[in-house]
Amino acid sequence: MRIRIKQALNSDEPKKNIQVMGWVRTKRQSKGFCFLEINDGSNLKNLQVIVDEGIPGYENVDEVNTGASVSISGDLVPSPGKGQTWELKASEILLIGVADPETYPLQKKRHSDEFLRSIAHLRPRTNKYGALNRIRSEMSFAVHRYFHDLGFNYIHTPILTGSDCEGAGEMFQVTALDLDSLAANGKKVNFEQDFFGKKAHLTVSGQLSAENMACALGDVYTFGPTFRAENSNTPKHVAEFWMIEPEMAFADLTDNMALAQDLIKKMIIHVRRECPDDMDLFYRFVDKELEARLDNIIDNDFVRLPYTEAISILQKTGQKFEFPVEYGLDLQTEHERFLCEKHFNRPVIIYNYPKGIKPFYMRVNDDNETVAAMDVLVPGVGELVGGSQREERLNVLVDRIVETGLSRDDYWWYIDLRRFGTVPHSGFGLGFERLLMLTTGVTNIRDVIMFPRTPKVLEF
RNA sequence: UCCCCGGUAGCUCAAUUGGCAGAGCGGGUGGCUGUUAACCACUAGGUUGGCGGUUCGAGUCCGUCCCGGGGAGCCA
Repeated sequence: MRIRIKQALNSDEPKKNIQVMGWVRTKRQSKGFCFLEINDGSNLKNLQVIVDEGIPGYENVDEVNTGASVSISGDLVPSPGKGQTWELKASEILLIGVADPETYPLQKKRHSDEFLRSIAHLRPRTNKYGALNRIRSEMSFAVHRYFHDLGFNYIHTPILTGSDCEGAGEMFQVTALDLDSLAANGKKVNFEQDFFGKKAHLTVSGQLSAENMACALGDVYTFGPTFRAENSNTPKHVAEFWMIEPEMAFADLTDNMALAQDLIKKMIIHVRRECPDDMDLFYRFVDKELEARLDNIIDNDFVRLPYTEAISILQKTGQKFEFPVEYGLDLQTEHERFLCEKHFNRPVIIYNYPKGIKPFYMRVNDDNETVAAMDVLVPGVGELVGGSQREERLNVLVDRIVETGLSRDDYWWYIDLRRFGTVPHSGFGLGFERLLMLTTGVTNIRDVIMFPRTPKVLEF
């Protein structure tokens, strides 16, 4: 009977006649027998297999090299050696697929992240990237369970959008037109002849749709791919990423901040509980301070800091900054890092920003100067969450749309929400890859997503 | 997109002032009856990122392009 290696290693007792299938991580050969370490992806640890000369399949053992796939039958027995409780005493070994050692790129040694990125199709076979992807899977599951338990409805918002001005950055344009032949003819593009009869783009956020659903189902969330065509070349940006976007009816900015804090804490707690071995790898080999940092995040409330107070702190400190600190200007990375990593040394939620530096849909506060916006900043990663209470007053919203130079006609359905039974509501976007960076201590976003999409890179 | 740093064997890196291109790991071959980053011996492996220039001579200097890393902007 085939069992997963995780199950074999966690066994309470010897097992007769089991079968495992997986990939060879290392081979240590002696005369007359050899040791194999097999990994099937079910957990971080390998199963040590002892293969004696003479068993069926031993004649192929010279070809059973690092990277090869095998099926092995035998008995799970206590291991006399150090380093593992159980080992598999093989009675038969079947070579499924060879991996030529002269060309197989993964060696039984440590590789640099840069090199592994160039073989992204094989890197999940390493300890670190295997662990990372199991953590990613477990955290995705945790997102759904968290919101489900809170009574949120999981909704699916469109990926193709007709609105080219959602205000969250450059968008990828999508077309079914034959651009090559249009260019060859020197013709001007007529988007009325395109698939949708108008310009189409990939979504930069499900927020506007989610607001509509929240104002019917109460509490909703999306968790899906999001696209930004920004020419960003940084360790924190990719062109395609996954975003968690909750949206709550009858909720204000305070509720919003509370949800963001609770979500982040619960995700980290969940993964630490469910993936202890995988997390241990990151504590030991990726970031020695990770465990303490996660403790600190879980054990403390996030700082709630109005924008004006943030400015005041930054102006009073003796710290020199490259960029000016002044009311009305957006905070620079150096300012955010100072507040989060030095001054408070824990996550900081900055809220009530001047309305001039925030988008039209954020609710204008009573001072008529600021909007009910919030950003969650976390150590090492920076901005993890951006959100706001939404403007629910019809006239204020329309004024803001016009004021910021947008067309009210494009948003007629969004505006309608404020005409018919409008309610205070709030939500935010949380970058899933950035949450993974925070949780694992990995410092480059390209290493927490399987095949990262970045400017000039569309490999794999 | 801008600024800084880098690109040498499959991988990680050396190479003095411009003067014979090297090591460790990995690979191959042989040895070894309990290994676990296995061990011991031997061995192969190079268009020094591409193109052009300076020079008697370029891994090294100059120009340019490509790629990677770090920082900045934009943001999740």
